[in-house]
Amino acid sequence: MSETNLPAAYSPAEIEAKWAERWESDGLHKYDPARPRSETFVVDTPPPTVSGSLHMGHVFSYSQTDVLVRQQRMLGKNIFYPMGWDDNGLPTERRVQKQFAIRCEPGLPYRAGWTPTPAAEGTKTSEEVSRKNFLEACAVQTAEDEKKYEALWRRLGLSIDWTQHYSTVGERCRRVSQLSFLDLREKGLVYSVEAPTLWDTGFRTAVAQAEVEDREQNGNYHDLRFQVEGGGDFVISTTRPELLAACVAVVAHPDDARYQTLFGKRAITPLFGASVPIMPGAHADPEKGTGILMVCTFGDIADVEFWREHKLPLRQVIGRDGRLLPVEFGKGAFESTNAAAANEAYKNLAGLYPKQARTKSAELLAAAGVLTGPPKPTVQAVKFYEKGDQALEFVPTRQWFIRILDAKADLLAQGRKVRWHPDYMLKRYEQWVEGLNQDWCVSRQRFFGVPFPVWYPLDAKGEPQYDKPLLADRKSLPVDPLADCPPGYQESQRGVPGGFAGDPDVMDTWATSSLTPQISSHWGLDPERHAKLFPADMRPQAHEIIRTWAFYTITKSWFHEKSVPWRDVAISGWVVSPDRQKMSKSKGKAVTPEGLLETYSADALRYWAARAKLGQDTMYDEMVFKVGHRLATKIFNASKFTMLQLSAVPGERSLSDVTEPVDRAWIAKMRALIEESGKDFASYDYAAVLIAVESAFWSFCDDYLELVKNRAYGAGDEKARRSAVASLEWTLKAFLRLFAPFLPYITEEVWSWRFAETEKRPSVHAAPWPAAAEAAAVPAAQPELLRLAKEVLDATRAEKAAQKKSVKWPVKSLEISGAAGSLATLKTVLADLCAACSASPEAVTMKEGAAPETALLSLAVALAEEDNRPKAPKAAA
RNA sequence: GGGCAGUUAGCUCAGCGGUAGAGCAUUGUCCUCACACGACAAGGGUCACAGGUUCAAAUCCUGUACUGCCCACCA
Repeated sequence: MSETNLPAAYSPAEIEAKWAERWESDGLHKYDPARPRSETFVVDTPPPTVSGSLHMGHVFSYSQTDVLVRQQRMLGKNIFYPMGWDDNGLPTERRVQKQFAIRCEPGLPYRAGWTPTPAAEGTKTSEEVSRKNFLEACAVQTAEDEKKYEALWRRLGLSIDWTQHYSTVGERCRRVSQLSFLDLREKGLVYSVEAPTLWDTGFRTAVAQAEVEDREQNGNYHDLRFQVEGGGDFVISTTRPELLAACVAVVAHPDDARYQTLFGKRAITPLFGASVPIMPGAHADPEKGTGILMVCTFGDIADVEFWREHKLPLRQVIGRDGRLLPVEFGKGAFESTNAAAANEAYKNLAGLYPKQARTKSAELLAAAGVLTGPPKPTVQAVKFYEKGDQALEFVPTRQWFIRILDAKADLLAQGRKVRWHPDYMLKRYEQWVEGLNQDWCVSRQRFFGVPFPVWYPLDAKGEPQYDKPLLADRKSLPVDPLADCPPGYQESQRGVPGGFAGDPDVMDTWATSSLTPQISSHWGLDPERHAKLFPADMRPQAHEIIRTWAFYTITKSWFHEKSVPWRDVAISGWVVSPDRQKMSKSKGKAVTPEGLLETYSADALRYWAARAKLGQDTMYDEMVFKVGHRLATKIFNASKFTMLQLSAVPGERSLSDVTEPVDRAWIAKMRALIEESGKDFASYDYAAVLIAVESAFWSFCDDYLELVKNRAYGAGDEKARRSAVASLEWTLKAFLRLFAPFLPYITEEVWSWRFAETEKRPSVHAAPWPAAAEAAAVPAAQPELLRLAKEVLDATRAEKAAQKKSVKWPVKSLEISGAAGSLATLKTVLADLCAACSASPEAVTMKEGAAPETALLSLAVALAEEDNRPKAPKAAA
């Protein structure tokens, strides 16, 4: 495009559509596997959860990552920037259930030819389908969502290499996940055990410590009187009377004077008449309740630990569905001094959910006269699965665990080898690792996920022999143990005594997403590629998943490769709505990224995201989009103007043409800006770069352009004009490149007008990041020059504003006093200055004198009485 | 309860040892041959509070108070 034929107005929608397509067809974002590791920058991109739609929180953090990536690309790096979709988790499963009104029933046979159809609005019932059919429905739904996600990312201008994309439920991810499992198994780092586990009764699955959160709940203390065998009694204060039937001991602090005489004796539980030992236990807090408490199987983690340590009997009353199990006193572990009465009492509770059982128990206890007073309300913290709405219970089940507790010290050391941005985020990691109290439970009793590559031989009675698991061959991965046969068996032996059974569980989604660096690198498939891409350079992620994603990724890399997974981790903040709620969690999600892109442009949204530093939560504020849009418009207009000046002066120009002191001073300012920007980017502080570049750009438009305009028009001699034009050209090139990572569309558009050709770089994004050395040849100017000029400009502008005159109103006289040095410097720019403030050189008088404290000059401005300029011909509208 | 951040103009934030800053909002102007999707100007702050270090503190140290987040807290 020639400069005489530039677009009249800035039209972001057109520009963005045009360049998004061009970048794709030119392969601008493609990773080049031929280039060496040292020239490569590898991003371990977060795979967004596929559960419907992306929100402004995603736009925010992914834009920040893209800014860093684009700057690396301009530094000449071979960028590896893949995108993945996390589509194997519970959120996806739930979305599919709702979307098609189906439910997975693993017992059902596969129905060939069945296709999922979207459920009608308000459908209440759900159709039961086989596991395989359910997985097919998941595939259909995720494919559709992922198409939408990709379109949004392209529109936003994320410079992703789409040929590198993956999906966590895809074959390669299943393969890597299973390979990881087998590798850990070989290293002795994974085990299965039947033990009390954090269990979500709503989803009916085990969950890991990392997915648990505390929620405040209202409860009541119930004071129950226990009898002591051989006489005496004491009172226990409990919020969970429904667990009385599961009581296996009572415990007080070893130093608690009140209970010294009871230790070693036995108590009789009310209602159920179980004889339980009274034991000392350090976890009992004398200050809480009555200082003595029940150990139940299981009320909390302390119960589990005490029960395990003292090998107490198991009286499990909570079932996998959360209801109280039908147990019989007088049998097995449920001993009772009065089984008949116990069973009579318990039959009121069997089948109830904990909350109902709590109320019922309180009634029974009151009726039995065991309560010593009315219930006392309290607020307690209760553990919930973060995605669940039922309180977690401890239920003994068989689960797979990864041995992380033994590795705490190593994992702390690994975390410290990574550079965290901002650095204080390391603390969160450390605090999490230090507080770990359970191995990582990786099995989930769900359907849509990566299965374990494991089968169990069945003994003569058809019982699985869990201690002799049959593992898949590494070469056969991925396998589905419910569909595939273990090595050496026939399908006909499935489920029959002497045959085998597949492990029915699937892995925690983090077991897969903790391997994203290995997934991208094709670990186990392509060793050469893996060596080039692992470990990665940068991991961008949000802070609330430090304990999950960052932690598990560091863990897996340590276990598999004794390496950190990446060198830097960039932690983004959240987007908060004006009521200070996290946007992605708030109900009012009416603002969709698509709509905002339509209204404001991708560059405007990216501007908003890039104004926020890493780790810092940011207000959702449409005013900032407007500011971003305004900046892009200004770049469009100032560039158009500048290029018109360039085309008016024929021939090539270089910085050696920059001879005027004011131009040299400007170049020096740009040089400092470039230097600072490089440093800030190196420390991941892109926001500081944007702020500095933006501020310099406005001063370029408002002051420097005004100063050199006349000279660029040809008001002075040819050498002076060349100096102005050469400076403008170089400055514009520098600005476009400095802005390019932030505002990829407008900068690319403007670049294409001229510099794509003159610089032999078809894309600004493939142009080199500005180097301060470029300007090294330009001799240093008087450092105060620009400031002095601005003081004069501002004084005349202020006077004109005060007198309500136009900016071009002529100045009658301009008296300047200041230090001799300042005046000498000012003289070198006087011609430009006079032109910029409409004063004739004769109107200026200078004399040495004192300047005010806050300025370099003292100025007196008088305006002409009349504007006697010739009227400029009005351009047709 | 432990940890980490933050508290600067009406709002959103930058500055992090040397004369209080920006954008938005408010007010008043100006069609100026790139841009009215623009430009100029004005008003607006004892930089949460209290001590300390220093010639000098919004900036460093200590403490306090709020706010937010992360973690812990189930008798």
